[in-house]
Amino acid sequence: MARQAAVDRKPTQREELGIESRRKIIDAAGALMAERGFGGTSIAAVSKRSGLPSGSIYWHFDSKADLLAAAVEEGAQRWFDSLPRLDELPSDPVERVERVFETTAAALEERPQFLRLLLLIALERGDSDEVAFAAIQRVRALARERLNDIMRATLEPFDVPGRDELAAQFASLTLSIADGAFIAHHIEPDSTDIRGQFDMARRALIALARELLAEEDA
Amino acid sequence: MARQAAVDRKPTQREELGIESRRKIIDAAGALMAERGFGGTSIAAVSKRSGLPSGSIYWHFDSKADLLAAAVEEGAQRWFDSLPRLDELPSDPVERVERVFETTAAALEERPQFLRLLLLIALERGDSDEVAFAAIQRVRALARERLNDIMRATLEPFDVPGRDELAAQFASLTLSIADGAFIAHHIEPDSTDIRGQFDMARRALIALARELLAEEDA
Amino acid sequence: MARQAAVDRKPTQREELGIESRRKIIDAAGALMAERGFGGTSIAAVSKRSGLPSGSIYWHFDSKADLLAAAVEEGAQRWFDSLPRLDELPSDPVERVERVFETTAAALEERPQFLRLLLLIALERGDSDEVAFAAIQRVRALARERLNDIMRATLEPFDVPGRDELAAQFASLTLSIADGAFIAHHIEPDSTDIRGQFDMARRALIALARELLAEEDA
Amino acid sequence: MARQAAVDRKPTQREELGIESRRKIIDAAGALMAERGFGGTSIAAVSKRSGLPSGSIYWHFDSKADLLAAAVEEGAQRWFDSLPRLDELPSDPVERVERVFETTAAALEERPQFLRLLLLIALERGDSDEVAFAAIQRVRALARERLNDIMRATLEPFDVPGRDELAAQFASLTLSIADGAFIAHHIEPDSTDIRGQFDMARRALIALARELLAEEDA
DNA sequence: TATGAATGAGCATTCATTCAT
DNA sequence: CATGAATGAATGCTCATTCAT
Repeated sequence: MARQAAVDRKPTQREELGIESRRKIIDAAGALMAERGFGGTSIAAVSKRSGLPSGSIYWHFDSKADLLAAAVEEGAQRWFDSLPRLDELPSDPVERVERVFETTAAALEERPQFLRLLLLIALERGDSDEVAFAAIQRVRALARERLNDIMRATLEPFDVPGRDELAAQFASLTLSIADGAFIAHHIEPDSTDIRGQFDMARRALIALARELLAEEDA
Repeated sequence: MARQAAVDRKPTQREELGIESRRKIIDAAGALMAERGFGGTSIAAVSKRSGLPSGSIYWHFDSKADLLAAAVEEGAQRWFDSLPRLDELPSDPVERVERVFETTAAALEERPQFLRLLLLIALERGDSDEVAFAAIQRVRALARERLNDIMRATLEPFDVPGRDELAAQFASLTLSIADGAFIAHHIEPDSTDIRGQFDMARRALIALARELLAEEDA
Repeated sequence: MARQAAVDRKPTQREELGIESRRKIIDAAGALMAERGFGGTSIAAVSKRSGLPSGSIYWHFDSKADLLAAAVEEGAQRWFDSLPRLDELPSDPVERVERVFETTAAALEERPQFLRLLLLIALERGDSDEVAFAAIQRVRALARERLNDIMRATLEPFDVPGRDELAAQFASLTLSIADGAFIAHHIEPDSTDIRGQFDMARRALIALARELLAEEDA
Repeated sequence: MARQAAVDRKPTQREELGIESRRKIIDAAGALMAERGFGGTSIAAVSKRSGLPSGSIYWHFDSKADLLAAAVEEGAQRWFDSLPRLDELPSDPVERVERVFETTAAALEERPQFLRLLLLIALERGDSDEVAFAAIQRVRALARERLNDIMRATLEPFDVPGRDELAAQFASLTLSIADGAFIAHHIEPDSTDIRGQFDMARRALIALARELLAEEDA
């Protein structure tokens, strides 16, 4: 078993090699599982793709499920790192929403692998992937929180009743649209316009907010 | 070879027994593949769940992929049969939309198995499931067409420019929301309100349509 | 899994082939495990020795431990069948003891495989062989019972106190000598005289019985 | 290569650490092999039990078989050290036999591990354990010799013909009873009385000696 | 139609062993 | 001396598939 030292010392040359191997394995596993699912991905395939013998995979990870969990976690980290941080966003609420939708759609289009892995594992529901499923829930909770913040900021100028609740609903709906659009893109790649769907959703939600505000005024 | 074309004569007792076996196998396979994916479902498991020996499975189907395709097709048939036919829908456009959203959400909640199978297979993209993937595309094309009709009917009173195009976009978005809400329900069953999301989407889209109409008038 | 039909019908030609395969596998496994122990015997080795592919082994048996249990049970059956039945023994007690010692020693010398398997498994004490261990205990209980009967019959003419208790102790000791002599024969085959040990044990026990009787008389 | 010959100088701190590691490894290996046999004991298990990485095991020993041999040899040494030396035994022959039986039975009961290892390896007869088997034969030869001495001393007062030959047979039988009783204790721990068996064997042998003497007199 | 049996490739995992540091 | 990492063969077992009856 690969005991990762919690100690703070420089890794030896050998240990660095180990870290590199670990990375190669995770990358290969993540890619393959995103393509074929957990059950459809064999350790032999990961070994082939990563270039390391299967024995080495089991030196770094205790089991196939463990490897899946690591791949999900690692992917989540990279995904979050690729999103703009809140303080990098424009302060104007409308611009802010636009920027978030824009960057999220871009991330979906450019690095679809991780999202596919997420959805696949979430739907597969085998027996041995509880750790991975927990990681998925964590990822989504984080994403939802971020969307929530943005929606709240956006609805600020609209003085509608139950504004925070409304923001949460907007966030949930947006998350669903992201997942749905991604899947549509997968099944009908030619006729699916991810950005178009996001755009329309944004316009519709704002229209709804305006309408609610007008009702309130009346 | 299995399935001989459905000749038009009464099936003998023997043949009826065969039909029953076929049904049992498809049911078992559909349920298992929806749980564990194609790769994660073994013929042995289907044999156990259906109660028929694996040899019998190979009498009815040429291969595992063939069985998957049949399960998808069969599920699609049942799914469509469970939806209300167009002529059963109310003629008032608003009521009609409401009814469609209502019945679709109900179908998602009550018989989630088939949709899970659909999404799972669509995301898995192995090598051997082209037939199944084609079936999935057919199913979605039909669903989209139906949604299209409804959206067109709904937008009829709104005399916005590019109305048909708009209806198509509304249909696509709704399909995405259906998929996305279903997935959300899978990952966070407790905090996901499928009907709530549908409801909000409906209201937002109508608000958008109204706004577009108002812009036009101005 | 090989469902053995409890039904009383003639086995088909195919089923007979299956029974033959099962026998081949058990024979190979019994021989190998007696040579190398349970842990040291691989399914691949059993496959090679039996001439059947490993998949077939798992059609007939659920696991390696299951196979071991079957081999022990089968060996026990054959072993017992090879021993003379009580009613075949001479009625004269001394002759009877002699005959039993004689036939048991002969069985040990001629078919040592099963006893080796028994002792090996008994000493190995892994985790997965509870069924086999239970079988071993059953075998020994039977053997002890048989020896007990004989010892009781033998001590009948000696009117010593606690005769039955004494017979049981004689039986236990004889069982131990059988095991011990067998092991000695294994480690030092050239200098070990199994029959000689049995002979001496018999004489010593009879001498002891006589002495006890004499003490009683005094 | 490992073990350099024990040069006569104080071991450095480093070397002492090495000796300690060696001891830990041997202890772990001995215990595990006594439980699961040679084939059933993995280097990984020895590593875990001893707390030293598998690489270190291979620094101290050339191979797994080498480690087994060392464990057997080491166990034999300790076993012999635990037995009373001849000059510590009482001079009265009867007392002497009693003491020997007593101490041997005690050793069997208190430190059964080594004997189990011995018997297990003796029965297993793999390919790679010739060194260990030779060690076992040496151990038994020593044990037999010791028993021989004692039996000869014990039979001294009995002036029977072929006394030395008889002593050797008594020794062999006693050894067998030791092994057999130990095994019985293993299989039926609750109903086996090791000391009782030894006691009865002792009485029976003495009775036989007396009888032979009486015959001679007659 | 149905099924018991077989088959060999493939599965996840562990093995004994090596080696650079 | 010690150890983290690697390696590829072997492990027990399951797989999709075939086939005689």
